[in-house]
Amino acid sequence: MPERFYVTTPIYYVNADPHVGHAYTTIMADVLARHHRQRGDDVFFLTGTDEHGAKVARSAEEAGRTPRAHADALSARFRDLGTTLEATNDFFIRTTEPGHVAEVQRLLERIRESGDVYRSRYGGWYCTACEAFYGEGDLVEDHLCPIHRRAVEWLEEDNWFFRLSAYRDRLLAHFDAHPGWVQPASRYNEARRMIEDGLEDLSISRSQISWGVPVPWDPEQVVYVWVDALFNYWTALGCAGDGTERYWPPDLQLMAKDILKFHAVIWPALLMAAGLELPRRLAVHGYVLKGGEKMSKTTGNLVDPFPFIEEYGLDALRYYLAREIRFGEDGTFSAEGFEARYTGELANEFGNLLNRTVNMVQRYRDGVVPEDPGDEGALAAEVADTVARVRAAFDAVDPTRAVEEVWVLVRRLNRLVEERAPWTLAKDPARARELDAALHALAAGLRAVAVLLWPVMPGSAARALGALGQDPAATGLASARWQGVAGARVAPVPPLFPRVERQPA
RNA sequence: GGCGGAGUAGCUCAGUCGGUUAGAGCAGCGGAAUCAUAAUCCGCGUGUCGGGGGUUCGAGUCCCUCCUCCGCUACCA
Repeated sequence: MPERFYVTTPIYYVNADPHVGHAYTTIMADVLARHHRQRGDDVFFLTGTDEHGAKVARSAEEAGRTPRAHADALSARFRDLGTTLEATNDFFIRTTEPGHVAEVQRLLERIRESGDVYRSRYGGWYCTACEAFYGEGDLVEDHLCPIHRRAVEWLEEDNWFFRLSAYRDRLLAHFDAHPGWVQPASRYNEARRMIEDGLEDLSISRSQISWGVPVPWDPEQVVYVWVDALFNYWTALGCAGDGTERYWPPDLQLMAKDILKFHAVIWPALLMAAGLELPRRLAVHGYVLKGGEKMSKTTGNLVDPFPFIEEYGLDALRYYLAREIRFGEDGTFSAEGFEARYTGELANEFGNLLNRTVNMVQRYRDGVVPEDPGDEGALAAEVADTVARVRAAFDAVDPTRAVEEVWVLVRRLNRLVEERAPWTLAKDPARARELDAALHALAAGLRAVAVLLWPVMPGSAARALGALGQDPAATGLASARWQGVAGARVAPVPPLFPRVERQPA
C-alpha cells in the first residue's frame, strides 16, 4: 500500500505581489511532493491564497477596487507564480471560496460547542495606519505607534475569544509525545517555550471590519483572519472533493519562521477544540536574504526571480534555491552566487558530464549503451548508497543535503571518466571490455543522477533521460538503479545548461 | 530585560556519544589530459575552531564567564 503524503505551503496573503520568498516555499514543497511521488506515495500537495482581513480591504481601497476584485487579481498572480515554477500542487485553495467559508463556520460552531469560546470586551491602543492594536509596552515616546510614530487611540470592542490558555497542558503533552513534530529542533524549543511561558486567550473575531467570514452566531462580526486562514489546510480537502478522509492530517506543513507561533501553538489548539487530528510535522524554514539582509517591501530590496528564470531557466532557479539555502536557515540570494553555481555545477559538472558521456557512447559504441561486463561493482554500490542517502535527506526535509549527495556521485562520475580514459581504451581493441564497463557505468550512473535530481529539476532531468535513451517520463525512484540501461540508444541533445555569456557591462 | 540561535581556512559552510595529523565546496597557485559546453582530473591549507577560565588522560565538541551578530518576545502573515 502506498504511503500517504499530504504536504502544504502556507496560503499567501494577497495584499502584495509575490516575491522570491514565496517562490522558495512553493519550490521546496514541490520538490518534496515530487520526490514522494517518485517513491510511489499517494501525494496531495496544497497551496493557495489567504484573502480576508483588514489589510486586504485596505490595499484594495488603495488600488481603487473592491476587496473581491483585488483578491481575485492578486490570487491569480500567486496562481501564475506556481504555474511558472511548475509547481505540481493538486489544488489551489482560496479562502474566499464558498466551500471554505461554510466549512470555517461549521468548525467554529464545533469549537464553540467545546465550551472554549466566550464573549468579552477587548481594549487596546489602536493605530489606524497599522489597523492594529498595541499593548502599553509596545508604544514609543508619548503613546505613539512604534511604526508610524503617530498618536494611537484607545478603542474597545466586544469580541469572541478562544480559550487558548486552557490548552497549555494538552499542547505541552503533544510536544512531549512528538519531539520531532516541529523542525528544526530550535523551532520546536522556541514554540514549546511560547506555550510554557503562558498563553493568553485569543480574540477570534473582529467587529471593525467586514471583509471576512461572518461569525455564524453573530453576523455583525467576522472571523479573525488567521483563524479563517489556518483552517484552509482542512477545508481545501473538502473543496477539492473527497480528499478529507484520504489525506487528513497533513504529513508535512512548510512555512517561514515568522508564522511559527500560528502553526505550532494556535493551530494545534484550534484543531484540538474542533476535535480534529493534528498535523504530523511542521518544517520551518528561514528567510531568503539579499546582501545579508532581510528583503522588505518598504526598503525595496526585493529579489525578483523572473529575470533569473529568463536568463538561466526555471530549473536553474529551483536548483539554486534548493542548493544554496539550507532548509531551516536563512540563506543569501545573490546574482554572483547564482551564476557561480550555474556555471560551475550545472553547466560544467553535470551538463558537461552528460554531454561527454553521450558523445563517447555515440563515438565509440555507435550510440548504443553497451552491456555491463560487471567490472564496476564499487560504483554500482555507490549508486545504491546515494539513492538511500537522498531518501534519508528528503525524509529529514533537507533538500540541500539531497542535492549534495547527488553531487558526490556527479563528481565521482567525472573522476571515472578521467580514471578510465575511454579515448585511450578505444584505441586498443583488446581493451573493449574495459571500455564497455566504463561507458555502461557512466550511463547507469547518470540515469540515477537524473532520476534523483528530477524533483528539483524536472525538465532538465527529463531531457537528460531522453539523451541517455531512456523514457523521459520514467522518473520513478525505481529507475535509479544500475541495471536496465544497456542497449539504450543515446540521443545527443543541445547542452542542458548552456554557458551564459556575460555581456561586458 | 527575558528566552533562543550563531561565531570553524580569503568566501560559504560540515563537524553524530568529547578520542587519530580539524574537513568539503568555491576562490587562488602548480600540473595532467583531450571524450566534452575552454567543460574535466590530480596536487598544494602554519585555520590562536570569537576571547578568557575550568572539568578531563584527552575539548571545536561539556561547564562558567566575557565579546560580537541575529531572531523571538504572542492576535500588524
